[in-house]
Order: sequence, then C-alpha cells, then structure tokens
Amino acid sequence: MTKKLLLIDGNSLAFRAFYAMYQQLDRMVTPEGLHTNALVAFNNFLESIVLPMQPDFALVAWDAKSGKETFRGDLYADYKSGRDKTPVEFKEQFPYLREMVLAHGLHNYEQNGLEADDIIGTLSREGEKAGDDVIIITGDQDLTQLATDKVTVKITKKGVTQIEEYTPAYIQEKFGLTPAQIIDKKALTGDTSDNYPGVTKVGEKTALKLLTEYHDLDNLYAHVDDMKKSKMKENLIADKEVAYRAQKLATIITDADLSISLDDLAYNGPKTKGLVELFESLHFKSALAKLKAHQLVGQDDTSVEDAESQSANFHPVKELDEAALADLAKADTLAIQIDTDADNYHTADMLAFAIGNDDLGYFASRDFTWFENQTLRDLIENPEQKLRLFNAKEVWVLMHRLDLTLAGVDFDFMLVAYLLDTVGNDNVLSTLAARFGLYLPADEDFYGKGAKFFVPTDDQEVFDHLGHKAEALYGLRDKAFEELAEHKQTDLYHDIELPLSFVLAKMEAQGFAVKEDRLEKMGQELDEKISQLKEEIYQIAGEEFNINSTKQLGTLLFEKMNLPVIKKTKTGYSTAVEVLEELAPQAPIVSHILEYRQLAKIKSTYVDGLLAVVDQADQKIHTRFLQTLTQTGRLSSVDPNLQNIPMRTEEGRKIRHAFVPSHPNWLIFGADYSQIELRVLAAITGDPNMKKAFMEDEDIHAETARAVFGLKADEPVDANHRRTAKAVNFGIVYGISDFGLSKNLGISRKDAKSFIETYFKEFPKIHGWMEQIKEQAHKDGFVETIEHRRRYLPEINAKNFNRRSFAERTAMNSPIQGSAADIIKIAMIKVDQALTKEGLQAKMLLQVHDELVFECPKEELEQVRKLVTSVMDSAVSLSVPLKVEDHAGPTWYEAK
DNA sequence: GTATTCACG
DNA sequence: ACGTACGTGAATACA
Repeated sequence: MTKKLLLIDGNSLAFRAFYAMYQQLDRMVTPEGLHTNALVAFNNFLESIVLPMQPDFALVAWDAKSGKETFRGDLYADYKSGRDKTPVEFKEQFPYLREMVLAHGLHNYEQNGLEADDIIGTLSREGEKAGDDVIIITGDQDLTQLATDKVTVKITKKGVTQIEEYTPAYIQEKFGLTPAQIIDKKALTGDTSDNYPGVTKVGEKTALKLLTEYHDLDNLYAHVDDMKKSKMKENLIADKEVAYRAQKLATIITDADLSISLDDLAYNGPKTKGLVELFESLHFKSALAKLKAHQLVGQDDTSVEDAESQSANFHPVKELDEAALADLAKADTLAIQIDTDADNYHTADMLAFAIGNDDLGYFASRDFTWFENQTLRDLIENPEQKLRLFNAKEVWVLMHRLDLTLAGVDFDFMLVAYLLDTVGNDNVLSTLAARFGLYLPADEDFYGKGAKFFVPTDDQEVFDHLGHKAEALYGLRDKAFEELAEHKQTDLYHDIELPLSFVLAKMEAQGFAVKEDRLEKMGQELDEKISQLKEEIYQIAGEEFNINSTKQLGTLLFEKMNLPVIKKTKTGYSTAVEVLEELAPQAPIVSHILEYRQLAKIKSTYVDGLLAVVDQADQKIHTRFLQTLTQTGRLSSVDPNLQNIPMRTEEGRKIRHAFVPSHPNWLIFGADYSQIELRVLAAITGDPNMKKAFMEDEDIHAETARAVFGLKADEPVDANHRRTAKAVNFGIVYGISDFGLSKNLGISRKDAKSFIETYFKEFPKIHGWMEQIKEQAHKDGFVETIEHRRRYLPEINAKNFNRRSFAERTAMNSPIQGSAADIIKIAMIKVDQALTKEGLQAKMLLQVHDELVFECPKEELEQVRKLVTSVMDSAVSLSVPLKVEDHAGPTWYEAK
C-alpha cells in the first residue's frame, strides 16, 4: 500500500501561528510569564490538520538556528537581511514548539547550513522515489516549486487551520506556471522578503509574460539577442548574472546530505503522557480537558500509547432500582444530575437522570416515572438531604414540572464556578470541572449539537455519562467551597446567589400573562404602516430593494444618491440611527427609513417574537434569567428577553399593554431604584458633595450641573446644563473618557476634558476612588463589589492601549454596576421572604436591573407597595439612602 | 458563524 | 500616538 509522508515547514507555520493569534498575545501568558499564542495555534494545527491525516512518516523541519550560514548567505551577503527582528515573545516559544512536535508523535529536524525548505525538498524527492504520497504543509508559497503528481503542497491561508492545496494542475490554473517555472519567475523578479533582487524593472506581470513566451530562463537568455530593442531587453542582458544568482537562491535543494532517512520518521500517533505533561506545564486547560475527556469516552484507538485510564477512577454507574433507591433515601448527601435535550428547561424533554454518592455509588435511569415514586419524591423535597448539583434553578423548574419542590441544595457548582471566575465561565460542567483537574466528556461531544443532537441508543452509555457528571459534582464541592472561602465569597454564595436562584426559579415558573389578541392587533396595525412606508420608500428611491439590508441601503444612500458618508463599519457604510439622523435633513427618504426601521423592529422582535413564545397551556411567557452569565453580576434574560421590552418611544411602549396580571381584578405593580448606580458611587467613594445631594434628595443631575457650571445653590439650572451634567454622570459610571463624553454630547474633546476636570475638582473623592480602583486592578488583576463579587481583568496590564484602557474603564464600572446588582438581588430575596411571611398573594414576575415587577390583587396593592418599597430601600445599609419609586396599573404599560 | 442594528438598564 | 463610553439579547442579512 502507498505510504503517506508528511513534511511540515516548522518555521513558516510557527510564524503564521504567532501572528494568527497576535491580538491575543497579552492574554495568553502562563503564570511563569511565557507567551503561548503561537503554541496554542500550533497545537490547534497539529490537532485539526495533522492528526486526521494519519501519515506513516512525519517530520517537522526547522531552519538552522544560525540563519545566515547557509550556502545562500555565501552566495549573496544580504540574503534575508533587513528583516524585522524576531519578537522575543515569539522566540521564547521555540523550545516548547519542538517539545510539542515530539509529544504529538512527530519528529523534528534541522541541520546547519540548510533551511527548512531544503530539508523538505530533499525528503520529498526521497519519498517520491520510494513511491510514497508526499504532503508538504507550509505557509510559504515558494514551496509550490516542489509540487509533482506525487507531491502535494498545502499552504495555510488565514491562520493555520485553513489550507489550500497546490497540485501541479492547480498551480498551472492559478499562476499559469509549472512548478519549475516558479523558480524562474523568482529569478526574474527577485524576492523582497528574502531581500534579493532580480532583473531591474521586471515584476510579476513582465515575468509571467516572458515565461509564457520563452518557457524558462535558459531559453530566454538563449534568445535574448533576438528580442526587439527595448529598455527591458537591456535590463535583461545587464542583469543576467543577477537573474542566475536569484535562480540559485530561489531553488530549493532536493539533494542535500541529511543525517536522517525516511525510516527515521515513522509516525505512531500522539504520545498522551507527553502531551499531558506539556499541556500542564503550558497551562493549556482546554486542550488538557479535551485530551482527558477523549480518553474517558474511550474514543482512543491505537494512536494513543500508554493512555492512563482515568475512567477507572469513576464508580460504575448502575441502573436505578428499588433497593438502591431505598439506600439513597437514607443518605445525608447526594449528587444529582438531569440531562435534557435542549437549553430551555421550561419546554425541553428530560432525557435521563443520575443520583448517588461516593459511598453508595451512582445510579441512573431514563424512566422519569421514577419521580412518581414516593421515596424519590421525599428525597427531592427533603431539606435535610443535602444535594450537590449543577444549576439549581434549572433542576428546581424541572422538578416543578414533575410537581415537586426541590429543597436541600447545598452545592450548585454552576453558581460557585461563576462567582469564582466570571471570565472563564462558560456554564459547561465539563470545562468548569477541568479547572479543578477533573475531566469529563463535554455534552456537546457526547450528544452532538444542533441538527446532529443524538442520544446514544445504548442506555448504559447514557447512564455512564450522567453518573460521571453526578460523581464529579459530588467530588468538586469541598475544593470549590474552599476557593470560595479564599475569595471571601462564602456569604455571597449562601446568602445571595443560592437563595436567589430559587426566587428566580419561582418567577420563571410563574410567568407573565400576555394578551395575545392585543399583540395580534398591534401586529396588524404595524403591518399596514410598514407596507405603506415601504411603498413610499420605493417610490422615492425609484426602485425596490431590501430596506433591511444595510448593504443595499448603503448602496442607495451613498452611491446612487451620493449622500455624504458619515461613518464606516469594517464591511462598508454605516447606516446606524445616528448616521441616518444626521442625513435626514438632506433627503426625505431617510426619515421614512428611520420610521420603517423602528416599526419593523417592534413588529419582528416584539410582536412576532413574543407571540412565538407564549406558552399555549397558560397564555404566559416564561423567560429564563441567566444568573451566571454577565461579567458584572447582573442577570440577563433569554427566550425571550423580557429585560428589553420597549419603553423609550410611545410606539414601542405600547407593547407593554399586552403584559397583564394573570387574574381578573389584579394589577401590575412596579418598583424601581432611583439613581441606584450614582448612589452606590457616592457611597463607595464617600464623596461628601455627592452624598449631600442624595441625603437631601436633590435632583442629582441638576446638582451636578450646579457644581460643574459653578451655579449658586438656589440658582435655576437650565435644561442644557442639566443634560450635559447628566451625560457626565453617565460617563463617570461607565469609566469616563473625554473621547466618549465628547462623542455623546457632540462637543469637542477639549471641552469634554475640561468638564471632567471640573467634575473631579468638585467631587474629589470620586476622582481619588477612580485612581485607586485602577491601581488596585493593576496590582490584583481583579476588582470587587460591596458583596465581594469579583471580576478579573486579564487585560489590565496589556501592552495594547485599547485593551488596557478598556480594562481600566471596566475596573471603574464593574464595582458600581455590580454593587447595584448585589443590592437588588438582596432585595429580591427579602421581598420574596416578606411576601411569603405576610401571606400575600402577590407574585414577583420580573427583575429589570434596577426595577422589580409584580402582579397582585387590587386589595393587596397598598400593603404590597409599602412592603416592597421598604424592603428595597433598606436592602443594604449604605452611607447614602436608597430611593424607590413605584407605579401600578392594569397592565405593565401603566406600571412604570 | 459573523456583522450590523437596535431594544433595555 | 493610540481611538472607546458600561452591561445585555434578538432579528436580519450575507458569506
């Protein structure tokens, strides 16, 4: 059988790898200070390109370390000179690249006096002679000269994992040249990157023309005297020696004397132990996780030698039976895992569950009628039996669907992992467990994703998958709690996040009642207006086009109508609102487009979008709050997002008319914190001027205007001053920059800068805090909220100005936004407890960052109002009062 | 899958 | 000199 020989151009690929991930250079550093971007990309290359090839022989060729001492350097002193110095961040990765090659089961080779090309050239001819199929992988087009019917040259394009295949036929098609002519083309043109010249004034085009006519360099010079008189002819004759020197420089050696032969290059697959050690030393968490998980699933074949069988460390997983359940029912502590076939646990099908602990073992089943069994029901509802799981909120809702109330949760690994590190959190058990050195196959690998989702037909495989997850959860608890304690986050977890997850679960299960007919009627009215606008737009444009396409709209406005280009995106013209608003006075079509956009958005996202997710069983919308997603501690809301229902425009706000109480004679009640972020800022900075404004319950933006514009205490503040001051306050909360403020206010950067300076003079402690929090971030690498919620800022010390600046603004914003999030979370837990304690029927439905929405019987309104507002404004004790405003009405429209 | 736009706090 | 305001999710177009 034909053997496969793989030859890799190490230097050119490593170089590509380094620059492919150059943007991430600052982020990819080991604790020891080693940059790993090229290593990561090179590893991806080896895994995704080399591994699947399964060659019989494989070699990575490297340039000799002393680059100049090749015959090419002797031939031309300036060969490859004038190149930029190799960055140290790249150089330091070289030794590890070679180790990586070995660990992946390939061989390294380099030889004094030779470049990687020459090694590859020589071995490719040897392989060809031996009848092998030869594959060369490189980032350098020069190697295409080696292509033959048996030798394919693969060149990476864009990074190192996308590849273009060069066969002689493809080279002919693409360049119009044979592989040998590629050398002669360079003889004529020279090579700027290797810094040697060709014939004067001959470039790509001329060379191609000459080679088409004369085929090769020798033939060209044999006939050069017959050429018509021209400057080019003179140049060719004058530079004949230069051309032949360039030809030699460009020719890859194919008969070098190497101290290895093909037989030394046998490839037997990756060396698992070596890879594990390397990945550990390089802190390649995800590669390590993948590797170990791979072993666990048992997908390893002979290509992996001495695989340590980690799966032996897991208990066997048995099918649940009565006897086992009886034992489990007596246990104090258990881990539980339930798998579903989709993310949305309100509607997903439950696939299987596993339960157990290290003493009793792990048991699983695909039969959910087990949850009709009283022993299991009692276990789920018993607060004394401590459960360890992943995503308590999800499990609560799933149990709720089975008419059970989950109790006794002690350890929710998803919450804990989020609190420990929001940055690395992906809400996936397998990757989070890997951070603790515990390796599991990922659900995506086990089930597949999207259209390829498939539950293995072998139940035992499924039982193992779930059982191992349960066992991982059981084992992770102590170590994870220990880290929580080190972060001083134990209270944050026990007193805030864990109780909150049940409050949220109840809110989600409760749902928000929706009048579908109101949405439908709005939809019809919108449709009419939208088609009218569409007609008018087509009329003015003089043609029909897709108004939703920014590309087509851009062509119309900026090419056909020649309107001025205000802003560009990376793919073309920007047609965003601020651009269109600026253009509107110049062309009447633009205001029509703006109106069309607004209405189309309302129709598609809100009318159609919401109608599509109304639960037909109860005419309610059940969102999911993501509790472990945002970097600041806020919640987010999906499927649908009920935290961005329109409010700012009347047209959009009407959507809220469709959100109603779930019972007749009930009301929607909303309570929101007034200026919570600025109050938090005043409290944590302790700035006396800002605190005073809040303690005296002044209009904060007006007071800011007085301070910044030097007005007297009783002087009236004009609207413009107040607007400016408000923008400055916003800017302060976002981590101010003069650029951002100037853009927002449409003023010069100089003016913006002077506003900020005056602001900091008037509120000196705010300035002091801003400086201090940045310094702390630089020192610690993270910032914290009032409840010790932590946000790491991996780019706080980046060399790249943009990335570093962004991290610094984040350092200022996160403690403010995050502390506000802490406060409303505490309030939610307390409100929930108080409503229960008072025996009220009112239900909390939504949280929108600084606002809570309830439904309650009309008769309860006054009591609920007092209870909610008082709990909210006393949720935490700050040196600044919290203020709560409230509204009530028959629909959500009126309750804000 | 990425980019753009726009809805909210 | 650098060139961005902070935090989200969903719809649509387009490759």
